[in-house]
Amino acid sequence: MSRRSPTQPADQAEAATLEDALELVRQHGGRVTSSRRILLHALFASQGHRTAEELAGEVQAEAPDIHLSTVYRNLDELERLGVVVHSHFGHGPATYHLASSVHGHFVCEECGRLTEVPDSMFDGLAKQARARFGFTIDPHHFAMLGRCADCT
Amino acid sequence: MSRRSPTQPADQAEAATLEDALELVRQHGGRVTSSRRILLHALFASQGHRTAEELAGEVQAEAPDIHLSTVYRNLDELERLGVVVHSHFGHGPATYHLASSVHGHFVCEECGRLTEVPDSMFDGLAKQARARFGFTIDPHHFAMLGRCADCT
DNA sequence: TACCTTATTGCGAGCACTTCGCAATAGCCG
DNA sequence: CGGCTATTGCGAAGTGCTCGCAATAAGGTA
Repeated sequence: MSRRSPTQPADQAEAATLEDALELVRQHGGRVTSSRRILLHALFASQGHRTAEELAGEVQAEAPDIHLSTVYRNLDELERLGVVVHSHFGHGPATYHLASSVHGHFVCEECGRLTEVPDSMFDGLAKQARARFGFTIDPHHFAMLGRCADCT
Repeated sequence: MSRRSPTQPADQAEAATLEDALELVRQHGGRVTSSRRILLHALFASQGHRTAEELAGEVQAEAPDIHLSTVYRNLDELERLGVVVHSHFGHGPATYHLASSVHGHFVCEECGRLTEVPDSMFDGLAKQARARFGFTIDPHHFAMLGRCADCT
């Protein structure tokens, strides 16, 4: 169904550092290439949410030849390994960030403002979903839309 | 922000029938064209979730010349009028359905199974979101991903 | 009924985001 | 150092949706 993560997000080593992440890559038969190192550097450098294109920009500041498609492929790979995660805040490009800092997202439909919310906010829903449907929610992939305080 | 609904979803006349919907169109200076009539007919014929392409197929069974882009334009218009709503269940095309039957969606990341859930399931979350962030959630646009009972 | 204004349509081109195929390159193992 | 194969750059292709434009047709008016 989901086009990403054809395999399970691997054993959650929860890569806490760039070197941890590269170690994970190695453990899975992957190679440590400079594009991967630079991409991870960019990801670890800031906890922000960035699109593939933005990340490519940062990577290219370091090594101009690294192609956007390489960035996409590396992000896919890192997602399979459980190092990064992508989410959707609306129409438009997906945004990527480190899996170690997952959280929910509220996005205002009017002004676009993004609010990061603790996972605990979804505890009640998770409980009900499990009780009534046996469904285990993962509240990270899609943002919860609505209206922020200012726009209400 | 959202590329759809440049104007607000209009006065909620909550079109309950095809004729109500056409009346709404008329009231807003729109014209009742056969493509609109046929599209609405398809939408009212089944409460299912369908992509623009699927709807175009149904419409074209009736009137083969109606172009996909016309279907998109009509869906946009009907969405602006508050007659239909679209939501995203994962990567891939959006799905459309009548606004009168809005509800939340749980989608299994593994098998793709869709579970329709009552809005009340989100009441707790809505309350917390409002209390802690002043944020008013709208739990319809994006599905809540996770694992269904069978895949857990 | 004929006419006029303007919303709507068919059509193809275009766009945004992402994926793919392929030959060339480069990690990592022995 | 050599060889195996993962990875890369590159351009093309794919998907889902939007747009511009000239032609058409709704629905009001006379």
